[in-house]
Amino acid sequence: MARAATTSDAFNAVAEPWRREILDLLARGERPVGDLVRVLGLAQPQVSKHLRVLREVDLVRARDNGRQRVYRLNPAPLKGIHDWVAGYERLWNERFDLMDEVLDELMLDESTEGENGNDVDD
Amino acid sequence: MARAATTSDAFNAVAEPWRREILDLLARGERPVGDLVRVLGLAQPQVSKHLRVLREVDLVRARDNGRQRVYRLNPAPLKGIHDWVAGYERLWNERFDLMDEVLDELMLDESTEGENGNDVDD
DNA sequence: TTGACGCATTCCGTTATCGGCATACGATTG
DNA sequence: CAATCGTATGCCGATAACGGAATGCGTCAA
Repeated sequence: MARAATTSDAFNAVAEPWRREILDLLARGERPVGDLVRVLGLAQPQVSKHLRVLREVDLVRARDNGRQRVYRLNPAPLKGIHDWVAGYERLWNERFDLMDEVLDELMLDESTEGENGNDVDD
Repeated sequence: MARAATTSDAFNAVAEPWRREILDLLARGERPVGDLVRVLGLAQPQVSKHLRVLREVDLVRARDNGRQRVYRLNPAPLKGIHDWVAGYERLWNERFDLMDEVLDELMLDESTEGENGNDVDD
């Protein structure tokens, strides 16, 4: 309904592959920026920018340690994403996707056999 | 490491609130485009465009029924998202986030008590 | 205090994204 | 056949996102 403030949303923050990778790294323990730069092989400003986005949605938090800033993961906002997808878990677990495949093939068969229209009603 | 083909990725497709809403609707059953237009209150072209993105990542599939195109959900690509977030589930369940909060406050307290710099060592 | 270090921020150019509008196109109806 | 319905696509303008390079700023060492 409402426009989404693009960047202030965990879904959006996580849509960036580098940001997911940063989260994956921080999941194994807190790290200063320089560490991330080295591991990821990105330029330092880009890493800082990604961290900024992650900070804005509260997916990471920072602590100053001398002249370095140590980031750590805050998994809480991921719960929202998890809850959303979890609602679909049932669907693929119960092989409804397989049923879809079968339906697809059935319809192909039928249309070559007898041109049978299917009506849908909701 | 590699650049992400922005739109050909389930994470990205799902980052759009309208697209999530479309998926939520289709989770309750297949629907023709016109239905979605009415329910969502969006202009028809926008709905078609969002459906196109969802189709490109195989989150929805279409079936022609006369002059209308009936869309249905294909939950399979969501599994990738689910698997990724599920890896973090342990983290918020075990109240590690709560521990973070406590740590934050401890550091605040210390710095107001005696202007004590906190040293951290890794 | 000066200089180096660690990180954040800014500016720039490019590309992607999104909504709005018009239009094209196949299927149906008359 | 022409007119209409249901959808998809193309074009436009505005805005956001991203990488790169330069720079700002606080902290530490000499």
